[in-house]
Amino acid sequence: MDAVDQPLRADARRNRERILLAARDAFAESGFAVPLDEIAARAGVGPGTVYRHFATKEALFQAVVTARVTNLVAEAQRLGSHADPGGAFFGFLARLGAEGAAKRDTSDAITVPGPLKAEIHDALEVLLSRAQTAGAVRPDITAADLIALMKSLLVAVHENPDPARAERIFAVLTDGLRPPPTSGRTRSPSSQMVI
Amino acid sequence: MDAVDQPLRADARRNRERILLAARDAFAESGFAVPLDEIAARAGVGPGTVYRHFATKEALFQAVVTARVTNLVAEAQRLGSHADPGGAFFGFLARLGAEGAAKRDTSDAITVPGPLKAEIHDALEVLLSRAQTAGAVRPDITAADLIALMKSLLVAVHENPDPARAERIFAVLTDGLRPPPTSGRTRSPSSQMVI
DNA sequence: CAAAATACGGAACGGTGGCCCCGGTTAGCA
DNA sequence: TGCTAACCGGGGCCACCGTTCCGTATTTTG
Repeated sequence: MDAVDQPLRADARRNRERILLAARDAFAESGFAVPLDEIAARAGVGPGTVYRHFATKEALFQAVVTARVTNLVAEAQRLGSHADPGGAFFGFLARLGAEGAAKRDTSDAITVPGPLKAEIHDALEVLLSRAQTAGAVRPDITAADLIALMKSLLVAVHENPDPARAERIFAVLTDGLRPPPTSGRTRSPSSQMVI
Repeated sequence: MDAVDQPLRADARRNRERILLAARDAFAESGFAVPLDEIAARAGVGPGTVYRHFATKEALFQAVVTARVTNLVAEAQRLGSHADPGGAFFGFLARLGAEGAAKRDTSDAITVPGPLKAEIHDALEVLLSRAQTAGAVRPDITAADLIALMKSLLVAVHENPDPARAERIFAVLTDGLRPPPTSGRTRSPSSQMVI
C-alpha cells in the first residue's frame, strides 16, 4: 500500500484506478469471495500489479467499500436527528437492505471485523436505541443482533435472487422487530426455541 | 457405496461404524465444510478407508443426516394432525430451530438440493398452509421462504454462538411470521425495502 | 497353517486461490 | 533520443481439500 500518491507514474495511477473500478464491480457481484485473479483480469492487469497497489486482498476490499459504508454511516447520522425515531430506524434499515441486496459485498463489509463494522455498529446503535426508547422497536434487540440478522438475511436473499422473496423476507424482519403486543400473551407456549 | 453388507469383513464393519460416528460428530460441530481428512482422523482411519465405504463426501453426509431429517419429517407429519394449526406450525419451527442450533449440519441438510430438502419442504408446506388458513401465520410466506430464512438464521446463530442472542433472533422470526395487524396501517411508509 | 481375498493407510494427484518474484517494458527526464 | 528507475505481467510457490492408487496388513477360508 503506497502512502504517497504524488510521485506516481502515469501508468501506475491509471492502473490503480482500473483496479479499483474492477474490484468495485467484482466485489459487488460476487462478494469478497471473488478470486483476485478475476479482478486483475477485469482490470486488464496481472495479479502482481494488483499486489503492487494493495498489500493484500482485504486491503483492496477495504479501499473499495470504505466509501460506501461511510456514506451509509453519514446517512444514519443524518437520520439520527430525525423527528420520528421509528421512521428513522426503519428507513435506515430499508436503506441498508436495498444496498445489501444490490451489492453483494455490503454484507461482507459490515460483518468482517474492522473499523467499518464498528462504524456501522455505532451508527446503528444510536438509531436503534432511540427507536426503542420511543417504543417503535422491541427492546430486547441489540445492534449486534441487527447486524447478524441483516448479514444472514442478505446472504439468504443473494442465494435465491427473487425480488418478491426478498421483500417477503425483509417484511418478516421489520414486522418481527416491532414491539410484540405487550397485552395478555397471545404467543403459543410452543413458540419458544429451546437451545 | 457397497450395496451388499452381508459379506463384510469384521474390521471393515467396525471401521464403517467408527467413520459414521466420527462423521456425525464432525458434521454436527463444523457442518458439511469440515475436511474429510479430519473425519478420517477422528475415526482413526486413513482417508482412503473413508472412500472405500462412501463413494464421495456428500454420500457420507447423506448417510449421516438422513436419519435425523427423517425424524424431523415424521414429527412434522405427526404435528400435521394436531388440533391447533398455529401451535403445530410454530412448534415444528421451534423443533427445527433447536435441532439446527445444536447441530451445525442441519442447515446444510435442509438446504442442499436433494431428497432431504424436498422432504422437509413438503412437510413444512403442509404445516404452513394449515397455519395460514387458520390465520396464525402471515399468508404471503411460502415454504421455500421459510427454508431460506431458517438456513440463514441458523448460520447467523452459529456465527455468534450466544444462546441469548439465538433466542432473540428466533423471537424476531416467529413474531415476524405472525399475520401483521390488518387494522389501520401503523407501518411507517419508510419501512418498505426498495430493491 | 498357508493361501487368497479383502481392507487399510497414507502418499500422491489435480484443482483452486492467495501471494511473490524476476525478466522485460515503459515512463519520465535530460 | 538515450538512460535510468519505476512498473508491469504472468509464471510459480505454498496451502488446502477432495479423491485415487498401491504396497502392505489383516481376515477369512480350505
